[in-house]
Amino acid sequence: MSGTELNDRAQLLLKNLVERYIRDGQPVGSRTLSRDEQVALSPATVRNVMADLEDLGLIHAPHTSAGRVPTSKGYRLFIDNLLTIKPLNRGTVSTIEKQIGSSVDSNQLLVSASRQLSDITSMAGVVMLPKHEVAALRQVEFLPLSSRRVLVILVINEREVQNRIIHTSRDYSPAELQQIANYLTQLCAGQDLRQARERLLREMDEARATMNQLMADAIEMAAQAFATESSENDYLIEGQTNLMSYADMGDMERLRKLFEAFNQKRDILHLLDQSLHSNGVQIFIGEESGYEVLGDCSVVSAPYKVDDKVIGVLGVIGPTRMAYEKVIPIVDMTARLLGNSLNQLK
Amino acid sequence: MSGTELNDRAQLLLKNLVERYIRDGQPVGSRTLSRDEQVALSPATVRNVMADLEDLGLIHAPHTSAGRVPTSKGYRLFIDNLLTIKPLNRGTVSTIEKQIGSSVDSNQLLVSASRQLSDITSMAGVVMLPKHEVAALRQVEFLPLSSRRVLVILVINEREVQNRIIHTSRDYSPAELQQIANYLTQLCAGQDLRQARERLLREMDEARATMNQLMADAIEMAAQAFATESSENDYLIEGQTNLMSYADMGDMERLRKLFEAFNQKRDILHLLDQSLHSNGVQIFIGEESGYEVLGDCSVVSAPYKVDDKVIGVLGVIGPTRMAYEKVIPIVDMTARLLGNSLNQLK
DNA sequence: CATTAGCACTCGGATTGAGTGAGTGCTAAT
DNA sequence: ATTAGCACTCACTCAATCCGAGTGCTAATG
Repeated sequence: MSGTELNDRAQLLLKNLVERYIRDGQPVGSRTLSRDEQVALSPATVRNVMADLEDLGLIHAPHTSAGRVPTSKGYRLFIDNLLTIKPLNRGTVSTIEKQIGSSVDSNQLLVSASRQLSDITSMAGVVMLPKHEVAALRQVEFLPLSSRRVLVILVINEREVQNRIIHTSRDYSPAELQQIANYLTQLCAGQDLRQARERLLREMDEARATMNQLMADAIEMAAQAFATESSENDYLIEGQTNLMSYADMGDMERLRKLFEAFNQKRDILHLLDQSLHSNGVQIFIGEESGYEVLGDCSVVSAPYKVDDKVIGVLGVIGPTRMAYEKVIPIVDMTARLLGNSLNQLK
Repeated sequence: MSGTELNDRAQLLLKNLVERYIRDGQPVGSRTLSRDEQVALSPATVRNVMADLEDLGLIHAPHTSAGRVPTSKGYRLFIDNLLTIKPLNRGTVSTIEKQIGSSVDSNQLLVSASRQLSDITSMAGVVMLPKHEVAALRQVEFLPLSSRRVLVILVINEREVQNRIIHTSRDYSPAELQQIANYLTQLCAGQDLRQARERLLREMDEARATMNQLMADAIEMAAQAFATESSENDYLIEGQTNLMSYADMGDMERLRKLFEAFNQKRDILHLLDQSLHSNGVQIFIGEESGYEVLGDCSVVSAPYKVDDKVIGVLGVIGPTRMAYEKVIPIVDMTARLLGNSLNQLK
């Protein structure tokens, strides 16, 4: 057992052990394993193998006379090599399809996707908001509010609307604002928000002398309005409360930290970002994720695509001890269905 | 002790008992109370009085030989008659002022208000979204999306912007849409959304024969677009996780139900609605609220006003055993400050 | 007559110790 | 290589016990 390869017997035992542990939540001992039909071995032999597995860091005994429990490394090996994925139940697919299909706008779509994930798996479902790599500006509207405050409406990508309020250095009449908006719309339509902003700033520097005051004002305002606030960098989460039912989530304090991480969003977002360039379902087990708060959680994630281009990630978060063989296909399928639906909406 | 009035001594003892219990979280016994300087009585006497208080249902012993704990009724009497409210700490006021004052749009304002409430009290802070009793339509814009889907932008009340997507029976050209939007803007500007909708529908019935097709289409669309989705019926909540630190919140299951109620929003909203017509701080203690999930929670709420008109409610939710004398002025002050700030933004 | 001292009693919580059972590692036999 | 046997470990459960805080009642007291 030189560390690199596990013989068949060891693999079989590990597989059985992990499956049992996931099912019952109890450390599993040699007797239990040896009673299994597929394992035609005496407890003693099983013990020997288990000792080896423990040396390899795949399983571990919570205390001297308890059974063994998989470590993260054990889960990893199990998932990568031993897991037999359950084909998706017919009904489940159509449930997801129906729910997701009935959404009319893209936001509703994302909400129902995360809700589906959470409902079906009884864990927490997350859906990252889609990244529009092309943020093509379509139209700019200005509306005067009270003194020196102007509402800016940006229509982006045929679909998305952003509202911002900017402060101006003097009051403008509705007519002036209209004029400025038209000027900007015409100037920037079809361009990326970031690029448009940079180009405008350059232009202002170069042509400062020649342009009229209103144009200068317009560009000034645009610079403010286009400040790319990243509403993109965000996600939806549903069913957090499901996690409160799992005993293995440890004490209240851990759970609290976890929930705070959900609110903070930063860490979770970084984690999801890592799946952005993966090709299919990806799994982070416990501390593997690199985030303390996710200590005894696993994250099963998958990128979703529109036009064969990955634009976001979705997944579920739950206890390490979860039914991977069911969760993986669910996440996979949901990602596909979400992609399809987004495509149709486009 | 005929039930209606408590003599001074009994009141003093109740006051002390509640204060002590709130401070220490332990049932308080006769010895402890008699040791208090203000109470110059022997434990035995205290016991007699406590027996009376228990008969009145104001306090209650968790078990034979524990001290006494206030009941909801006891808390109620304490709060209504015995509580000496702490004047607000100077620093606290300016903290709230600073935080709230630095918000530029109304939504940010509400967020920072609820965050302040939660931060300062270490409980959960809620802020109901303001009810705009006058939802005066200001401008309507239509933008064509892909086939038969149209983005509607409604600007309401100088400040608020709503985006909706409607489905049309055929494709319209941008020019047509522009025309329709202009027509509607001109027709409905300044009117309440609901009224406008009704009037339009009536008009359509009456003048169906005489109007041209485009007008008819316009009204048809407006009917769809104005469908008053009540984004009003909602609230923000911050610092839910704070509640997880309180031991008295009972077991995980209760807490889970509570969190689900926060997500559901319905019950909490009903409760807050009740404060909408109260004049100042209102307090719901435990089961008083009528909602099972709030079993061992209290809600301290206050309406906030713009132009002397109540438009919303804010408050905190925490364990029944909270420092009311501090929380009450905080909620009160935050409501005032939020009102002021909203006024300035207007 | 209100207050208090004294006393017997109750009950929850912490501590202890024995018993149980699932599990282990090691060794010797197969 | 596998297995049977054995001594050992250790968490968990349960009952017994003790302790202390608190109570209600009664009789004494100013």
